[in-house]
Amino acid sequence: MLLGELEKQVLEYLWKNQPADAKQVYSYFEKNRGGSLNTIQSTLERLVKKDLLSRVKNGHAYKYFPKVARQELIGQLIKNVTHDFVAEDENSIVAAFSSISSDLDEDQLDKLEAMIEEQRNKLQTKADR
Amino acid sequence: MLLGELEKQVLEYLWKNQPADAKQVYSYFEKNRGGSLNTIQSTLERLVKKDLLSRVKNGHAYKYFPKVARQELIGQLIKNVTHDFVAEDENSIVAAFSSISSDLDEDQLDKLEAMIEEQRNKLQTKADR
DNA sequence: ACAAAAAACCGAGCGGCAATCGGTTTTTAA
DNA sequence: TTAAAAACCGATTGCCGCTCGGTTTTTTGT
Repeated sequence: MLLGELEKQVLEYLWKNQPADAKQVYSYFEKNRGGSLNTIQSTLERLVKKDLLSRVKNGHAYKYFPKVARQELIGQLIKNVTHDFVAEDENSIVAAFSSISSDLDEDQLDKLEAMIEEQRNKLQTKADR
Repeated sequence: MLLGELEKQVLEYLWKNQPADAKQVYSYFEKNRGGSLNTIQSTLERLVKKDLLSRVKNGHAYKYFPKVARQELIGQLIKNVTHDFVAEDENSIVAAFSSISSDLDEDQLDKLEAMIEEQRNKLQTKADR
């Protein structure tokens, strides 16, 4: 899945201002970058079609809200970009990480390690059942 | 940076058959998917322009070879996809991995942990200097 | 040295997709 | 019921990967 620039920004906005209708979103972007309300609306629709947003009628207008959390989406995008490549060598997610690890500081390494422990526990309890 | 389907496949080929000229690449793809030699050539040129391949004249034809390793590129793509999003919250690379971690088995977790240790050591020796 | 073959190079066209916006229909509310 | 607001439709633009025909340049064999 490919995300356009405006789509990303709209998602960013909705993660912080949840939910919002087209007009609210528009009034935010109007200042930063101009454009018309219609542009925002079709962007929102595209995001709904991509299953990244949901919407419900609230009074007259739709209220939009993200269907996926930020980390979830980023994770999904990463999977896309790697999956496109790998298929056979299933370890390349890990390998890919090695090329990123050099950007991380100790704090981030700590968090990552904690995350690994957590995941290990999950696997363990699953094996116990 | 965006990679087309053929571009990815050509890269994949070159990582395994390094270096190769247009005709070699073509003779491989001719069987799998048809197309013309020219298509392969312009794909190679696009990849050179994207700085993912280098080429040198070898006799009459160019020899192409990858300028980046596979993991390097994957890492770069991941950075792109996350950077587009984050900018402020620099920890979201880590957070993103948490959303991927659920796909990893123990073996992969081991490797990841080893990599973290390695990176920790690098940071340590750097701090000692 | 020259002609034939091979490869590179150029440019045009197609298709898909995000962005943009004008105009029309539908819905809502006074 | 009618005026305003929002949704919906459809057309256009621009970008980019892919495709390929045709031309120019380079190489090679006689």
